[in-house]
Amino acid sequence: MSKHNGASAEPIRTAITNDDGIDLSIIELLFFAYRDFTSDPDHILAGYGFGRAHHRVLHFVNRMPGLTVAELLDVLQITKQSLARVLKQLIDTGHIVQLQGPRDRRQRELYPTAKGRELALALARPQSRRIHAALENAQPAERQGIESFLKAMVNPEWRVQIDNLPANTRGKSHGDE
Amino acid sequence: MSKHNGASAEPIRTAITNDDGIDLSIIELLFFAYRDFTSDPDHILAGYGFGRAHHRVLHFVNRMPGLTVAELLDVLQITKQSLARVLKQLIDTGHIVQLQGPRDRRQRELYPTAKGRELALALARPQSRRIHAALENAQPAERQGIESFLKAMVNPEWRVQIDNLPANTRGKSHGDE
DNA sequence: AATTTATGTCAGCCATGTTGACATATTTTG
DNA sequence: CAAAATATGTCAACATGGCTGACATAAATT
Repeated sequence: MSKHNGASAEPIRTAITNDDGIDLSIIELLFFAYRDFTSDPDHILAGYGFGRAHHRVLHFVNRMPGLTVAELLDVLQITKQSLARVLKQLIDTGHIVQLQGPRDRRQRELYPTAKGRELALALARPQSRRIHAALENAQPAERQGIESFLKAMVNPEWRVQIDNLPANTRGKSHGDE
Repeated sequence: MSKHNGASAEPIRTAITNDDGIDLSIIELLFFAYRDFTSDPDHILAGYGFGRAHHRVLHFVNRMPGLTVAELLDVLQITKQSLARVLKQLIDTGHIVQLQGPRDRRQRELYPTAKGRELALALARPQSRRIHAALENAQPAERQGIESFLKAMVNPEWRVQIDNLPANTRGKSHGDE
């Protein structure tokens, strides 16, 4: 009560540290690493008038060509109204095309164009370079440990999303045909 | 030209894969891992009417008690107008207090209150638990490999931000006194 | 024929970032 | 001491990208 303001909540002058039983090192490393990891594509996107939302859509359409709008909503976990805005822009700018679903003509299958493919690769390239540099003097086992850790950080019920991506299923198309 | 629309950009039906020379595995693992990593505190914050912006402010004030507004802006890399809104809320709700700087009375040193400390720990705890679970059967060397990788993902010029945090400097206050 | 489903769209709200301009108190400088 | 620079606060306007709710359309299913 030697303090001077009416509310007079006492300031705590000591820092939270690892001694509090919290793994602060990795919490903060993830924060800073992810921030810089996303800064690469963010810069490129700004030049197109696009944002991170466009990046995510473009990425998954390139990774799962022919996926439907509903499937994309599942992966991104956003509402269709949110998707609509960025998807419309990507279609208007010729990065993505919609084809009527062959089985169910209500569905719209989403495919990248050559332009969309190029942009997706241009966005992924600096991220890949950063990863490559960060793994420069890493043993194969170390890389394996990092992948295992990151996958274990994902909620178990969503790990299928990762397993279903074509890089991990050796060229299998995402669809059921 | 068997397609039907005027723009008629050809759909690409193959997926981008690791064969394109891109490290898609880790790119996507980072995306999914970070999404779920942040979902824990996001849920708690929603109950307070707070967002991720509040989390970041609260976290660094708890990690560097007594830092000034300008220092916080440096760490967060946002504008003071952006900070003003969330900081005001955190002060109004009694999570953070401002003290006039002792050396320079223009400065406002930011400190957590007991309430703010508790919330910061409550937000960090599930993240720490998730990390702990993900490292369950990891060797110490594996953990070291993960930390090295994450740090190497950060832009070199900003790695000092990590080194200056008290967990990594063994209790040293961030200030110069 | 009626219902359900997949998609699109309109309108409005909220959170969090931005820029620019200006006010105030305080410190530093000439 | 007066002037300039600095630290902070605040006002206004704007952009992005989420959200909800409501409703329209076409196609598939019942």
